[in-house]
Amino acid sequence: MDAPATIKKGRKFDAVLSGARAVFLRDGFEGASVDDIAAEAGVSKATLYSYVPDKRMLFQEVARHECARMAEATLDIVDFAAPPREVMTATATSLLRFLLSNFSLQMFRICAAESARFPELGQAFYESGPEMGCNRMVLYLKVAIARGELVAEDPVMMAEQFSELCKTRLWTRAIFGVQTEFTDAEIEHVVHEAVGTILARYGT
Amino acid sequence: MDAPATIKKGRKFDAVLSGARAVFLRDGFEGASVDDIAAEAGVSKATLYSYVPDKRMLFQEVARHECARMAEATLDIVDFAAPPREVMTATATSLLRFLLSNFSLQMFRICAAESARFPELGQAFYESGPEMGCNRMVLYLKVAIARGELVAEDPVMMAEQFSELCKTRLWTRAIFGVQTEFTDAEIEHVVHEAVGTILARYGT
DNA sequence: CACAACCTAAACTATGCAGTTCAATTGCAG
DNA sequence: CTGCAATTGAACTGCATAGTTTAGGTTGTG
Repeated sequence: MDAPATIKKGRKFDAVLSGARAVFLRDGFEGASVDDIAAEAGVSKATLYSYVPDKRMLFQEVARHECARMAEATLDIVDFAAPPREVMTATATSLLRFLLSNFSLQMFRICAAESARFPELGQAFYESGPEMGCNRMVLYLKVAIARGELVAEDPVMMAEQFSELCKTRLWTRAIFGVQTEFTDAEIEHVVHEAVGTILARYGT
Repeated sequence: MDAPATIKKGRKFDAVLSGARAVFLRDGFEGASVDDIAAEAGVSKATLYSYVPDKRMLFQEVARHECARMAEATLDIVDFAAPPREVMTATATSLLRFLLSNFSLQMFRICAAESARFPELGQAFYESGPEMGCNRMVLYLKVAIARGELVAEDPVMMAEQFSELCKTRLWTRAIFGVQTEFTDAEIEHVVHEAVGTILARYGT
């Protein structure tokens, strides 16, 4: 019976989680202090440590929780009856908006930085983030291919290229803090170009 | 006359720089201790601090130095006389190999993570990394467009989309530590698909 | 009310790290 | 050889943090 790195819940568990979310998002992983998190959550440090064995597990729990929320929220965007250009434009807009959000950027920074010495974290984030999003997209692509609206031998590659195209210019600038505000016009433009390129290759 | 955050050189400056490079690459920015760096460089901490005002500036100096080296090395890949498919395949292969290197990944992690609270760093890295690479690519693209081998109203957008396409699948997996070894076949495949997609849109 | 589980505040341990100081030493230039 | 500047090592300051402990307070439930 080794310590299984258990998460034990309790009355104020949710407060801890949302406090942790706020502080990690503001200060990053190394920058966040457990005292700050406890204060932000309105909870004593002892309580916090009765739920969670250490800081890392706390962050992992926050990440898991938020990814699940996100997955649920993004579930219903795709209209399987609609034609590719329309669906992909809508998806790209929604995806890009998410990718440019403070939450997503900071999450990416933390998970990328920590994944070098905390592999499970990167793994978990990849699977419940990029990979899951890709899988959902592939579902639609296969339908559209069957309908003859797209031609793609490898729909997974197509979906991955598409996600990547959405990150062009704006995301790259955002992740390095070169640009922090984005107009609707900028977003629309990048989306339009991404859809244009992907359909040039895979459209009919 | 405020302290201009000066870098003052000295006999062992290069040793410090290369020691810092090694330790930052191994441990990240927060994870690296200045004592370790001094030890790795075979130099006393006092000497180190006589060159560099603080840890951040030291890292920035390492980044600057390495980006310059990189820029020089990547200078001569493009053959301006060759046709697009050939040039872009060669460029993509070289770029992707670089992007998947330990150095590049770790550098990206650090710069992305620190850019939230150290904006100049993200800025500097973006300019001497992605932006510079993009500019170099655009030079070729314009030539090829003039020759009628490509059609692109916005060559900058094309270059940016192309870099992004190169990151498909492998880079995303690498940055999160999901995959750490990459075969030539995997790289060739991603490159081939990236070139295929970009030329479907912009080729003639 | 009584009781058990839960929570709190604050002090405490232990550690680690950035950056400084200074007397002693080294190495190079003239 | 002399003298000056660069370098050294090691101790030291000061701060910040992760995680623990303790003695006591709160809350909901039967």
